[in-house]
Order: sequence, then C-alpha cells, then structure tokens
Amino acid sequence: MSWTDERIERLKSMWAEGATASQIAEYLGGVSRNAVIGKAHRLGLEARPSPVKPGEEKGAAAASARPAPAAAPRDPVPAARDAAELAAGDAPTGTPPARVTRPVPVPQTPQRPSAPDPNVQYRSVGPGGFIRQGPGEQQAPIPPAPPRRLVPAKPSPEIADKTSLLDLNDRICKWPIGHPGEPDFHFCGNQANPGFPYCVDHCGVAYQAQLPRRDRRPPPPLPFGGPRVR
DNA sequence: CCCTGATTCGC
DNA sequence: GCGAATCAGG
Repeated sequence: MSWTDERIERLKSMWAEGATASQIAEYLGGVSRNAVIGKAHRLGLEARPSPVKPGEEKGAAAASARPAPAAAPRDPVPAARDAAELAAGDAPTGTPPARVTRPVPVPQTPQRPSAPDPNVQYRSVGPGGFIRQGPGEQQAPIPPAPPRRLVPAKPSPEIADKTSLLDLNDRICKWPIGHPGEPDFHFCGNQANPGFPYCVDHCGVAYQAQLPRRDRRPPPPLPFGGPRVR
C-alpha cells in the first residue's frame, strides 16, 4: 500500500484531530502504526504529546544507569570535522588524521558453556547434523554429497508387522493400541466397520447405546487423555 | 503485559 | 521515502 494523496490527507486530518497512530493505521489499512508515525514525521506534522521525553538528561545518574549501548553512536559528520582540521592547517603532510572508526563487535568468550552466544551460529551440515561456528571462524566449503537415493527408514521391529500411522485408511480400524510415543504404538488394523473408523469390535467399545439415566454406568477409562501411570 | 509516540537505520 | 525495530514512558 502506498501513500496516495488521499491517504496522506486522511493521515493529516486524523493526526490533527488527535487520533492515535494505531487508529489511523487501522482506518487506512495496509499500513502499520510505525508507518503512520514515520510518515507523520516526514510530513512534518506537529509532534504529539509523547510518553517519551527526548531531552532532559538526568545527568550522571542517567549516564551511569544505562551504559553506552554496544552499537556506538555514529560519528557526527566526520567529513566536516576533517575539513575543520584541514582548515586549521596543523595537519602534517603525510600524516592522515586519525580516523574514528566504528568499533567492531567483539565476540565474547562465553564464561559458561551453557551461555548462549548470539555470535555463534549453528550451520547445518546435512540432515540432523550441525556444527557450531563463531563469526570469525572459517569453514571450507562442504563438497556436495555424492548423490544418494533416499529410502524409507526401516520400521522398528516392534511395529514391523503392525499397523502404523502411515498404514491407516478408511477401510481399516484406527483404534489405537498402546500410546503415542511408545515404541510399539500402533493401530488395530482390522477391517473397519463400513462407515465407521473402527472395526466391529472396537465400534462396540467406542459407541454405546444411550441408556436411561438411571441405568448409566460410569464411563470406562478412555484410551487417551486419562492420567498416565509410569 | 498492554498502550503510546520518537527515533534509528537498512532497504 | 518507507517502515520494521527499538526505545522509553504511562
């Protein structure tokens, strides 16, 4: 969405009427609150009462309370400063003025192995494989793996002859045997009762005739959802 | 947590 | 120019 004349006029009027940036963004649609604020500033619209006062440094208290951020403030107009030095005429020939360079982020040595270091990246070296790599470290390009044919993994012996999740269709019983996550978890696999997800036997467990209230029995334990005993 | 506007900075 | 990310106060 672009800032058409119409949308700019809407922004101006709503901003003047005191609508919040969020309201304006919601009304215009297709733009974020930040986009509205950014546009309002670029248009030079009157500043709104902001919860954040830009000025009024708290002196040493504020300076010490929040040390300089890792990213140093940008060198204010370095070209102008260099020009001033040249104009002063005290720059010896052959001695370039010392450049103020932006500090380079220094990778920190983790004190604890468990401390996450944002500078360290984990690069994939194949399915299931990762290597740990710091920003300064070099790694030779990994030669392409020789072409291999991907074959399905062999099912674990516990379910080799059982009905797995992938074997399910609408003609076989989906009654779970065991619990998900266990090595021998599988499904009943018998022929399903047509129109039902389970075989006749398990339909008899899953579906029960409605009885008069007085004859209701407490429900049997559910195959899922009940408290697990380990 | 939510909200707000201001500011920065990569695109 | 644009706007996401970030900051900081309410």
